[in-house]
Amino acid sequence: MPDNRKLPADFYLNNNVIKLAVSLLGKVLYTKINEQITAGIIVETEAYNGVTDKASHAYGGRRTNRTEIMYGAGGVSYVYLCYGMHCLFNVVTSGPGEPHAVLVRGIEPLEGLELMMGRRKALVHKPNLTAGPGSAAKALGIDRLLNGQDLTGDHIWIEDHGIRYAENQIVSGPRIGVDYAGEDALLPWRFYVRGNPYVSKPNKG
DNA sequence: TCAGCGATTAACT
DNA sequence: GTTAATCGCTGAA
Repeated sequence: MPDNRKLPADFYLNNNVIKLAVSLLGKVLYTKINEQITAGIIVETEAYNGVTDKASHAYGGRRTNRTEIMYGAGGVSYVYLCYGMHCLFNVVTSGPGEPHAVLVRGIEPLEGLELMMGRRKALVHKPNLTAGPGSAAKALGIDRLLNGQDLTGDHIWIEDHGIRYAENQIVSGPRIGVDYAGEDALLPWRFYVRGNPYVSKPNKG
């Protein structure tokens, strides 16, 4: 893998987290854990739009030890434990001060399939190996130790392999599992590749 | 200090 | 369709 496919730091500085969530579709997410590489094509994302988004951990400008990482410059990872058992991986975006983030909800395995199956304790390869945010993160070996990692570094990074989806292949819809966010839960800030089997839950179209 | 809960998943009925 | 698993974070006391 030539290093020049790795997305540069300024890719992540875009302040429009909605557009960035769309542009991450088709990009390839890599992890290198204990010298072992796994990678997958990002096929499902959700945008979390900073302080005005009731579904975001940073809503209302909330600044805690956990959310602090989102207030820095984009281009780092935000990993946190959800429901006491699942690590969810986000890409922090935008310039400093704007706590935007994109949740990666589904990947299509590209490298290290055996390794991913081992991490997921899967005997056969089924799409649910990497469909859904908890599953995708676990398959890639992402845990809270990767929180705050520089995405232009050597442990976790994203590459552009030239994969492009036609506009009509990209579907937007309401985000999953954010009912507590009131009307913000209805915003169409979930994006996924139409018909891709590694997309979680509702995949109509 | 501590009760309540969550950007979920898998295994049930 | 329903629910157990499971624990760090948050906000109130």
